[in-house]
Amino acid sequence: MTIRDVASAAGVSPSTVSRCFTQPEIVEAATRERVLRMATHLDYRPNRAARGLITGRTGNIGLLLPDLANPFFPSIVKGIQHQAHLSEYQVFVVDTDEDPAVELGLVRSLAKQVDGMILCSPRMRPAELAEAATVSPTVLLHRRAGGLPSVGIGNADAMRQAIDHLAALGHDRVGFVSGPRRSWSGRQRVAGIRKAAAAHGITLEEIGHFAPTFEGGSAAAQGVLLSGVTAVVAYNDLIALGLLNALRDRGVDVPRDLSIIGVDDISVSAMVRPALTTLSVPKEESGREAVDLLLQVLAHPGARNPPAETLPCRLTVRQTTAPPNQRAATRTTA
Amino acid sequence: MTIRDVASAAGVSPSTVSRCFTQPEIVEAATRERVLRMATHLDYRPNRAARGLITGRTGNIGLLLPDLANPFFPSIVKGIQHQAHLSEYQVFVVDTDEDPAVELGLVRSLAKQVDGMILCSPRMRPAELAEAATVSPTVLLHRRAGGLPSVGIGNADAMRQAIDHLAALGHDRVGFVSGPRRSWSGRQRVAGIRKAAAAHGITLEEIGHFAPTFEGGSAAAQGVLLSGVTAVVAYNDLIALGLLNALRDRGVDVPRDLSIIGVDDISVSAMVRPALTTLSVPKEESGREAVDLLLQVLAHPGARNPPAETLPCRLTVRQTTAPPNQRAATRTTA
DNA sequence: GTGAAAGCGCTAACAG
DNA sequence: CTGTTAGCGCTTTCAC
Repeated sequence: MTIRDVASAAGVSPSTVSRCFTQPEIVEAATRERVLRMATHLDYRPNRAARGLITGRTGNIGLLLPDLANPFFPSIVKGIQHQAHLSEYQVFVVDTDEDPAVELGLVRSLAKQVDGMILCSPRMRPAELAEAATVSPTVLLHRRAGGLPSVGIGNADAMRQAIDHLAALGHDRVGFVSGPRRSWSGRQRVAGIRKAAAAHGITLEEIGHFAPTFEGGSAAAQGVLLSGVTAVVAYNDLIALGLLNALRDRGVDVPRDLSIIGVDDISVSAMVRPALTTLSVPKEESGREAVDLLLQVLAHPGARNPPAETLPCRLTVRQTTAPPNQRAATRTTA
Repeated sequence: MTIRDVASAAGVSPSTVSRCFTQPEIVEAATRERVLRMATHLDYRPNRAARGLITGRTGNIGLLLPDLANPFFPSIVKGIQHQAHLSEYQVFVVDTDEDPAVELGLVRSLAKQVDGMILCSPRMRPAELAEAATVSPTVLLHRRAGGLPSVGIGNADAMRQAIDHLAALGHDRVGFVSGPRRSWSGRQRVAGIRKAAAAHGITLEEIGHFAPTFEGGSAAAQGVLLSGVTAVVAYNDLIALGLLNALRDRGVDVPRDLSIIGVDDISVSAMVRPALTTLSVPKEESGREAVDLLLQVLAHPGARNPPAETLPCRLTVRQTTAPPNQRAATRTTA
């Protein structure tokens, strides 16, 4: 079923059929209607590859993300897909398995097949990011770098909210459990929490680097216990959850003996008991925004000052935060 | 950067360059090496759309699934992607949001852009499935229907394992909490558990139909309590988890007062306490198998007896199953 | 407002 | 083994 079949069936030239789909307004109403009716009747659908060959646009966008197994990312995928479909875009999803080394290669191999890419929490170095942007129009999601268009979240403000909450509860020794070294968000969060802690006169302990997974969180338990803090903020919910579990297995009561705050507000966080106090980051929304931004970039290539949006996070207080337990030390040794 | 650029740079014809990529063995070693070196040097990459226009193959496969927010599906996506990338295939992921009405439309709109599709847990009716298979080579994942190639899991056997386990523990009144009415797996599981229960002389209570989500599980709590069973098997882990939580909020102790078994073994199930006893279904593996099967179908179109694989499930006993509590009724009323 | 012709980048006969 | 030719399905000048 090609455009020529429709053309001859409708008694017009292929060009006219083409115009009916790409610039309907310039073709006479009667003709257009006849053609479109015929097209529907024959169940004709333009071949996007053929169209792309001449227009240079594929109608696809690429999405690179570190790990679909972290429930944070599927939410983003849903937002991105929803918004992309509204504009008739299809999305290629690529999971990099948290391996920075393969990111650029995947971008390159995808470049020809997409009109643009959304790089979600990329672990690449800035220079690689710049190169990626060279290969295909790029929007950064949850990262900012080198003037590339981006949509991010208010990491520093999120940390401030966390510290404000803990300070109000009376904590004065707080830990931060770091995620991957290469994570840009992680660096933002550390910087933000340092500043917020200082503002409150709170002592901040930075605890290791851990994989941004449940297992990573379990591995952090030891360090958290040794640090002597009464509360911790974790790089993300998965780490917070792993920590929560490992602590419980060692007989530590959360939140009585230790308060925990995560980041992301993945669905699991509300499913466990005690339910995790966390910083809710807009997931589907940031995905949608990223698509809008990308389409905008595609529509106005080479525009100056590509926008860098920042979406706010919001503290969701659940059950893992409480005032510090003054007698905790006594109890543990007793 | 087209094939002609490479051709003239290497002093050969475009066809030769083409052959170097598609059938390297038929071109003389020296020539081939020179061409490939030139191609690398110029960073030439074949345009897949152009190639597809003539070969009729896109190098893409489509993946339709009901809900990325259920952690079960991201695991499958990972398996599928991994395997697809090994054969240089890219994958379009489409989330249908558990809406059977849109499935066929999405298949149609994707058909032209892919070489084949994997329909994962589709909710369509058999006739629609048959139509989908008409539009594009199709492999069913976690469903079987009308002789289409498929990879599924041993649902009935899984239910048998669950019932064996509960029977061994001493339960004789067991509930099954159903998922979506349209779910084929759900029907398989009901049939399987009926048979298994009968074989053990166990009374089976079938409890409602619920959304295959955490909320769906919460909604099931009331019915489970009223049914008077001492153990339930849920359609999936998400329902089991929602149920677990809702019960705890009502003061029901799991597993003392009620045993719960889920299906899927999503990662969350091991993160909660009590950790969920569940039937582990091979997720990444079934994804990989589906890709293999699809590629096989693409390689031998029209082959007879398309294979219908069945992968086994395995009971993972964790903390939500225990012998029935004889004094439960007394306690509740006391 | 519509048609004819050219060509996007590539592969597949067919010669040589 | 390699080059020449034709054309995949579509959009887009350029005439009419």
